[in-house]
Amino acid sequence: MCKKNIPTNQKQMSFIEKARRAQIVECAIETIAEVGYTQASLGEIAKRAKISKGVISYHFANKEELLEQIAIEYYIAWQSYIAPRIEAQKSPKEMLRVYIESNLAFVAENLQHVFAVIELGSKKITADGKLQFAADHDEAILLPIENILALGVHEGLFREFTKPSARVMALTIRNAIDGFTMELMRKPHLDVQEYTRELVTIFDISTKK
Amino acid sequence: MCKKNIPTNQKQMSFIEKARRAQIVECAIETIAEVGYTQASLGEIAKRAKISKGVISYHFANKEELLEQIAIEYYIAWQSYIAPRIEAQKSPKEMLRVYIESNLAFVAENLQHVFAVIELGSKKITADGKLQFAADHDEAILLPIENILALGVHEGLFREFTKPSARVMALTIRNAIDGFTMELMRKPHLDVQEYTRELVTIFDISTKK
Amino acid sequence: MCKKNIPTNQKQMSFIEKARRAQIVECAIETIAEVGYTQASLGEIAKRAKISKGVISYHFANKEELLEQIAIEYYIAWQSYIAPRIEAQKSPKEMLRVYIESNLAFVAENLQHVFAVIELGSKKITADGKLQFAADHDEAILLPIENILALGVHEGLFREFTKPSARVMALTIRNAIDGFTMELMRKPHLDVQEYTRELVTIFDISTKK
Amino acid sequence: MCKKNIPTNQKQMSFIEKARRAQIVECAIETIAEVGYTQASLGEIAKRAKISKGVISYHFANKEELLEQIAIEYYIAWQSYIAPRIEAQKSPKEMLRVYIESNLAFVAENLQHVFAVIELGSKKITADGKLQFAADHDEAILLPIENILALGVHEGLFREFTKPSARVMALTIRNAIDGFTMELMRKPHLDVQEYTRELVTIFDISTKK
DNA sequence: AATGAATGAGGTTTCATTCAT
DNA sequence: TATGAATGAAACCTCATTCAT
Repeated sequence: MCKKNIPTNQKQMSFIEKARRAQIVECAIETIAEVGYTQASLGEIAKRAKISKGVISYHFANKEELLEQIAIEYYIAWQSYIAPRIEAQKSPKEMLRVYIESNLAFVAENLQHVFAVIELGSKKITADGKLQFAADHDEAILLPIENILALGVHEGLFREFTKPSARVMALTIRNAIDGFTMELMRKPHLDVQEYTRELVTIFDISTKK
Repeated sequence: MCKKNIPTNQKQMSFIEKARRAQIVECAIETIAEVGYTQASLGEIAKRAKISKGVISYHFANKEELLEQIAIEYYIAWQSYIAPRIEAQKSPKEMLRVYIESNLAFVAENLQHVFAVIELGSKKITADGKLQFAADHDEAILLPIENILALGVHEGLFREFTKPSARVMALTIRNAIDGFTMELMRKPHLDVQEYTRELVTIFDISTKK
Repeated sequence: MCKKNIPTNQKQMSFIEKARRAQIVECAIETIAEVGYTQASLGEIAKRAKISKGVISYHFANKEELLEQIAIEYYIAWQSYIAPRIEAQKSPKEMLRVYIESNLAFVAENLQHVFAVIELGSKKITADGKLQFAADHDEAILLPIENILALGVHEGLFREFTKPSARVMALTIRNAIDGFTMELMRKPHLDVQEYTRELVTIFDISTKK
Repeated sequence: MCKKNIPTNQKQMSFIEKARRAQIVECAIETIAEVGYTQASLGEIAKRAKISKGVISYHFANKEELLEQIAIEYYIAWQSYIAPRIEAQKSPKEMLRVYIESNLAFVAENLQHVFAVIELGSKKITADGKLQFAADHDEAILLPIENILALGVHEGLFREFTKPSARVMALTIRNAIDGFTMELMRKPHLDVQEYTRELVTIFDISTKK
């Protein structure tokens, strides 16, 4: 039905090929999470995957493609996780709560992956226009929040938000989630439930009429 | 109490030595801000400083020391900027407002420096835990907010905050500020005044009794 | 006399085997001609042949054997083309004319192949003298010219040529032909007829009594 | 007087810098001459120069720049050698003789260098327009011969040459010289004097009225 | 007979660091 | 103090070759 949504460089990939790529991406994520972006060389990734360096080059055109794949898979997984949960809600207030809850749950369940994407994210600025992905991505990630806010305002359930102030709110929520990721990396024993409850409270209060 | 926070190689440093180091740190900041952490090699920094690469190695034991110096100077500048402004306030509500306002003002005035520190922060994972500094740093930066919150609760002006929920609030505020930094890097024409006003509003509401 | 010039791995080769090898050699020639010797990797050749890299390794012991095959096929094709045309001539003067004419015609008709062989020729230096072939080859190619010159002198139709000076003449003619190949590669619209006429004139005059 | 003729990337180069570059270029030439273009890796060149690989990268932006330098130095040396010798001649006939003689002498005295340039030459075709140098170079090298021919025709000392036929003659002479280089590489004991005499004779006869 | 997958050596290049001057 | 020169490790990538299927 909604095929061909994906960029196109999908060509035809054998099952085994896809599995191998997935495995390598997996290892790349682990490696970035464990040793940091800077130290995550192809050699290091290969070592952890117990394969030769050449295998990575065999399956990915270059390092950039591998890293992009991390971001792409993240985005797909994220969207499949978040979207249905939000759509299941009726009121904007519930949507916002679920947005926060499901994002934090997603982070907790995919900590390394999310962390890796954040690590990559800041690199986008550097590149010479090549990694526009980052920016588009950010917009795509903010949009759902802005939509919820707009809906809430429209239904008279949220306090008034001008367009720019809705964006500030959206960014603040997004930053809270990404910041939570970093905190969870630093302190794996963090009480996620509690953290979630608190964030929900904060943004519930701060959007209330 | 707070001795030995600073590396120790403070020993005796001539005026000229200090000036040289400051100049190099300055250039390192600019370089990171402009080309990103990954591309900020000593060679690149030296080129921008119009000095030879060797000079950097002469004044800093190694690259790490230079990067740490960026964080140290940042922290000192930040504290000198923020602390007096907060101390000038009477009520926790005002303190919180001023904390947010002065932080955003500080970011806007020292955008490159703040950005550089954030860049460093996220790359700081090393196998041998060498860059513990960054983490300590984070604690030191959260403390003032937690103190304000505690005070506000104690005076009955803020809603109830348990210790962990105060921390979540503190992190959320901190993340909002750091996130603002990134947004300002991406969009230099951002209306800082407005953004500040919005953040103050958000956190004013969400701490209110 | 001229046995064992060919490597020996001729053994028994099935028809299909020979066809496959021919196809690969063909593609190797095209590849060298189009992307140059340096870029003509087995991968590139395989891609153009629309076969897998492994097939090449299956049919040829190694890359060197494939490249040698290019030279061998060239030599055979060249000889079959040139020899009968010369033998059909009566006088040395005519022979020389036909030698030049047919060589240039051969080049024009097999430009890529001739070019590939020249490319190989110049790269042929190896520490272990493995590609002696090329040198032998050159001798074999010079011989017909030297024979024509000797005949012409013997019949009193050409000016006197000592053995060494006949060799210089032969080399000069040969170099003119190979140089023509390069020029034709650079400028495909070259007027071959005219070029041929000029070369014939030059060497007709310069051998005349 | 005639400064600034050189491309511009000359900037300011210290004496020692120039010496080092010259030494490296020297070694690169030797290496190409001895092991062939294909095997002449930076590692191999460095090994022969008894320096670390990094030194080459320190003095040359990349391999291409090193190789170009070989061609540039060749061209300068060649021109300084040939031009005055030709200009000292009065008649076109003498000029042509001297052109051939001095070119062969130059080749014999700089055999490795000339050979290296020829090796490089054929590679130019490959690159994607980058190494236009080769083509320009060739034109620059043919021009003097064409000028001599034109002069000889104009003075009525040479037989008639149309523009295209003069070019064929020029190419033939040039090819004879380059071919001589290859032959001399293969057979270092070649009698250069004799070879020179023969070539002079050939082209003297073939240009005569 | 053919292929896709994997390997590992080797190539170019970058870079933090050292050192003689 | 400062510099340019040099180093060598390590990064990314290419490629001829091998092998199980």
